[in-house]
Amino acid sequence: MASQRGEGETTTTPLEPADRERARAIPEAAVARLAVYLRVLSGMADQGVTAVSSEELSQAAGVNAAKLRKDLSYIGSYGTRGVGYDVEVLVSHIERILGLTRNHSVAVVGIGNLGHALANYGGFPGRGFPVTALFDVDPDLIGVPVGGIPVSHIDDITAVCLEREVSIGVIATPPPAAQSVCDRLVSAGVQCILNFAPVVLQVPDNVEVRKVDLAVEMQILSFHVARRADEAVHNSGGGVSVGNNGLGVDGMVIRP
Amino acid sequence: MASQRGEGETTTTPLEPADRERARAIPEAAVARLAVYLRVLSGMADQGVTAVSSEELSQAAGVNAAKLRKDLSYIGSYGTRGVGYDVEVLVSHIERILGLTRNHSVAVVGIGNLGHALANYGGFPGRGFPVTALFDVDPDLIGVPVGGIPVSHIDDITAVCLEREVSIGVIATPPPAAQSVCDRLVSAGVQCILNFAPVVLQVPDNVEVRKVDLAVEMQILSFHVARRADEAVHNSGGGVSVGNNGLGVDGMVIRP
DNA sequence: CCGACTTTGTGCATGCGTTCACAAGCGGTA
DNA sequence: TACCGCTTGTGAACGCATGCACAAAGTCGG
Repeated sequence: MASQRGEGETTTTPLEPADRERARAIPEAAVARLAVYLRVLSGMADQGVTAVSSEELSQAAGVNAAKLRKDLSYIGSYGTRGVGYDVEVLVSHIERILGLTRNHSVAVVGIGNLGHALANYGGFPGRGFPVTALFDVDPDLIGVPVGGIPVSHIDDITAVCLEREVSIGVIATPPPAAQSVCDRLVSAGVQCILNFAPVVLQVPDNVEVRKVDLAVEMQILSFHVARRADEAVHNSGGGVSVGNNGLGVDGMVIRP
Repeated sequence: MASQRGEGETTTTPLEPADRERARAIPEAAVARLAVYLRVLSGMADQGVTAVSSEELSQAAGVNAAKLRKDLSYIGSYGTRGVGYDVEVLVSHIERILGLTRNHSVAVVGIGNLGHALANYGGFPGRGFPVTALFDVDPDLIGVPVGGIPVSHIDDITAVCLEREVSIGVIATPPPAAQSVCDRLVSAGVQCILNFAPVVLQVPDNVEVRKVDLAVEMQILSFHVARRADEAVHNSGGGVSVGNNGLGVDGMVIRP
């Protein structure tokens, strides 16, 4: 499939055979955590930390130390027993496994409030996810630059996506438009979709979809509120202490 | 703990003892899916559908029919064998289990691009999650109404949250401010936090945190791109067909 | 009233992910 | 070189979630 898009492999570092078998076997849940480890490690590297133990890293990432070691073992044995891990080495190996050695061009569809936020979000370009295309149907928006990129009309999606080698499509449209947009992205050869619309997308097997559903997140929180309130009422009716955990309350807040 | 906040239970429907034991036993994964079922069912109800079978509902929700029935069985037996489920009945029971019979007041901290998007997002108020407070540090923003609500200063967070009975705090600040904001929310008695900042928050045990991490989502997609590209290269180098799944490509796109 | 058909609810087996516990391996030290 | 302490890497046990397959329970037609 990559071969369809001209010189797709220019910047890709091919995986070694041993890595390929490993990559196939990495549990989905572990992949998500590896991304978290990567961020923590990058932060450490920026602060000049060169070595780290599984215990330290696991605490910073908010997970069990044993789980962290198992997760890292999925990508190989790059630690030194009795010492720990070299931060730089770990960073580069996780980046390689996650496919971050290649840039992944991102297209955002639906330039409303959320689309604006995504287009302006600084976190993507710096980490290998440059936003290269924006789409909408509103005539007033077409051609207007948002975050430095002019908005294209949704009807040009196939041509633009192919031209700019878009590999990830982000759907930030209202729910009724989501499936249609999804179909167009798939037609344009996009195989990875991040969906913010509260809709269950139907896609072919060869397309990977990830969903971010704010309402669902809220409702899960709501469930826990209800469960706790109920437990509290039935257990003793007493007031549960609410105080903080001793962490300092000092910081400033800066607008994104 | 609810008893601490005056007349907290005014609109709450207390759970029956049988439901309480059930609620305790519902797997986390099932809770997330129940929220999805609820949305699908609500959409059906709006279109006048009154009854639905597990097969239909599961397809619309994108899950296995058996799994759907098991999920529903966690909240009770409200179907009719040989017929299916009554949409209204199912909606009301899921809402009750998820704690949606009570309104959950939401506070958004960090009124940048994302904060604006959240404050204006129409999906919350309609479904029992009214945004009642906004916070930032930027003097130019304080007092300015966003989505109909004036922005308060972060220093007033405790008073405002208590006054408006905020039960869910949303963190949409830059990473460096997230932990500090989190601590303040916790001090203000907020026990549920939805975190958009790419930071691992440290909280006491009695606080529930859910994380939405765009960079992590992107990197998971990147992993799958890399894995597939690699498989394709090593399997045969051939081009995988990309065509759509026969779904119509007809819709319009409207800006949120 | 009865029998055939449909669909739910669930016991059970399977597979995946997490956790434990410990052997293997490395650096430091005498 | 031989020993000691520390940390990694992983085999194995455990627990949770998923999917299957079927009994239970209801409707509908005659």
